[in-house]
Order: sequence, then C-alpha cells, then structure tokens
Amino acid sequence: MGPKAQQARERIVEAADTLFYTQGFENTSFADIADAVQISRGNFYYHFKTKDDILNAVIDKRLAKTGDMLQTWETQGNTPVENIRCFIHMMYENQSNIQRYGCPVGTLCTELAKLNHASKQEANKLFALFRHWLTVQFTLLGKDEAQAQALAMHLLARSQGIATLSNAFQDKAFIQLEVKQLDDWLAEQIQQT
Amino acid sequence: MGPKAQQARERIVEAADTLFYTQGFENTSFADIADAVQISRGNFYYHFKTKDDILNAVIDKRLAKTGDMLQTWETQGNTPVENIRCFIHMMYENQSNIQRYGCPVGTLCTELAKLNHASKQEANKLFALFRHWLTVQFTLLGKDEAQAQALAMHLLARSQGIATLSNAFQDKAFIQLEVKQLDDWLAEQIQQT
DNA sequence: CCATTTTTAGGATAATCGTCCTAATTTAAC
DNA sequence: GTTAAATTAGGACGATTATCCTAAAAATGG
Repeated sequence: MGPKAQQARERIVEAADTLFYTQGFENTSFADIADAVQISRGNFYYHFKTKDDILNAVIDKRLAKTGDMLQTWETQGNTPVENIRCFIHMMYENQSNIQRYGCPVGTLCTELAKLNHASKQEANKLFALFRHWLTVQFTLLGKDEAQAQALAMHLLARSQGIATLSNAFQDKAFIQLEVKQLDDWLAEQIQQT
Repeated sequence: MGPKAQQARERIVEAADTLFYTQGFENTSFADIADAVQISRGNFYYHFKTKDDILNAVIDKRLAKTGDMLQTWETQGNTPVENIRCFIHMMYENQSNIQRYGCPVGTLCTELAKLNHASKQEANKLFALFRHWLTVQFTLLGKDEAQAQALAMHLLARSQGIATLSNAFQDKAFIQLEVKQLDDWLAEQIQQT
C-alpha cells in the first residue's frame, strides 16, 4: 500500500465516521461516502473490500481517538475529580451535536445491537473504554473496586440518558441543568470518601 | 373496510410493532412483516400503502397502549409516589427485553431522529406522554411546575441511560442496582417536599 | 344464486444496495 | 525513458428494496 492509498484511506474513514454519526451506519451507503470523499464508487473497492471493513476502521479510529482524549484529560487535570469533570463537561461542549445526533458512542452501539451486527462487540469497547477509565478515576478517589465500578456505570448511564432525551426534546436548558446536577453529584461523592 | 381487513390490519401492526422493536424500523422490510403475518407481499398494499403508514400505525398503537398503561397505574397506585414507582419498576419487569433490545421508546426515537424521518415528531410523543404524566405525578407530590418538570425529565433520562447501558453491557445486576437507587432517589424527593 | 364488494396472491417495476471486474491512468523504480 | 506497480474510473452483477398492477378468489347482500 503506497502513501497515496494511505491518504485516501484516512479521508474515507474520516467521511464515513461523520456520516455514520449523523445519518447512522445502515442508512449510509457506499455512494454516500464516495460522494463525500469525491472518489468514484469503483475505486472504493480498492481501499475497502466490504462495508463492514469501513465500519471496523471507523470504530478503530474512534477507539484510538477516545484513548488519546482520556489520556489528555488525565494529564490536564491534576486530580481524579478534575479528570471526571472533564468527562462531564464534554457533554456541555458537544451539546449542539448531541442535540442533533445524540451521543456518538451510544447511538452506534444501539444501532449495531439492533442490527445484531458482527462488530457490535467492537463498538461496545468504546463504552468499555470510558467505563474503565472512570472506574480508575473513582478508585483514585478512594472508592473500593465495587463502588468505583458502580459509580462509573452510574455516571455513564446518566450521560447516555441526557444525550437521548436532549436529542428527542431539543431542549438546550435541559443539558445544562443536568450537567450542573452531575457536578453536584460528583462533589457529594468526594465528601463520602 | 370490512371486518376481515380490520383483523388483518391489527395483525400486521402487531407483527410490525415487534419487528421494529427487535430489529429496528429501517432494518425491517415489507417481506419480513409479511412473513411474520403469513400474508403475501402483494396483499400488503391493500392494507397499507406505504411503509411509513405502517410506522404511523405502530406509533399510534403504542401511544394508545402507553396511555392506557399510565391510566392503569394511576388507578392501581393510591398515591403519586406509588404511581411513579410503577414507572420505575417497569424497567425491572422488562429487564430481559431491555437487555436484548433496549427501550422501545428510546431506540425508536433515536433511530427516527438519525434517519430524519417524517414521523420522528410523532414518535417523540411517546416520550412526551411519559414526561407529562410524570410531571403531573410530581406536581401532585407538591412540587412546583418547574421542579416537577425537571424531576420528570431527570427520571426519564435516568431510565434511558439504564436501558442503553444495560443493552450494551448485558449486565443483569446493573439494572437492579440502578432501579434500587432510583427508589432511594424517589424517597428523597418526598422528604424534600 | 347471482351480482357486487372485499380480500387475496403473485408477478412486474424501477431504484438502490453491496460487491466485483476490467481497462485505463497515474505514480514510482531502475 | 521504459517497465512495473499503484491507483483510478466506470460499468456490470445479482440481490433486495418499496411500490404498484392486475387477475383470481372469497365473502357478502339482495
């Protein structure tokens, strides 16, 4: 694979990533991606044999990107509480996208689960990444393993619910209120340590 | 429309309802529904002109069914707290379905939003039904309008998050733990009145 | 029992889907 | 500059999709 193919591959994955998020995986066709990248449909097969290959590439890219982001948060914030707050405030910063398209992780996992798609386990690793990272943070806060696990899942669930309802009701104030409540909730968790 | 057509219509809507839930709307074809109802594809057009017509019929049926359920809860439980607890425990009773297919309301609204489907507003009415009902219950609990609204949305969001994560992680203990936490949360809300 | 309406079955249609092939073109190597 | 490899374009494939039509069958009403 030459350097040009590498470049084309990345552009394809980039476009597919966006389209899968904004339109859904199944609702996005080869032609849609080809149009977005300005590549002929025929040329597509040279880069990706099947649509599932593209999906896997997109998931891999998201996994890598998410891993980087979590690592960045850990070096940015100085305490586990600040780290967790990075997670919470991500919802605030992405609120317009969440309102329009929902959570990129949640909507993909939900769709693949419903399709019973072969890559659903792979997509779930995105959730697992956040889950594990949050568990580590809560452990650093002094929680025992079981508590940390439960708190991580709880926070993940809260964020998913906020994304789903924000998407359905298009209520801007709702995200902000719930994010504030999560901040308060986090503060409570520290005191109980 | 004769009585036989009425009967066939209901069977079609029933089968479509299940298939839309378990496989997703877009991923369910005319042929899938026809197979489930044991009706020829050609005969289908006689009952429903378009796939969107079936979707609207399914949504209408769910709206009616949900409305009935909420009314039943209100007559069963004697206090608003017991009514709200019916909502919370619905998740417990449906946990195996939720684990496999997610929340019927949430997954449909999410899918239609992503498809930018014409009926997405209609599907959102399912959410609105719960939202309004919960708001009434919290109002009866003595909360003012703004508080009741916020609490209803909060509870709705919590349930959505639980459903999404339960579907992704297939963790049976998770639903049960979170339902218990919601019970405690509800108890706190009463004390603060 | 006949006439009319209702209901059914099965095939036709045009569009789109993912996939594949092949010939042309561009790029790189020596 | 010539040869080999990498990359592209465009069309063809069969399968599936939603939709539609038409003729047969079943049910109904007088």
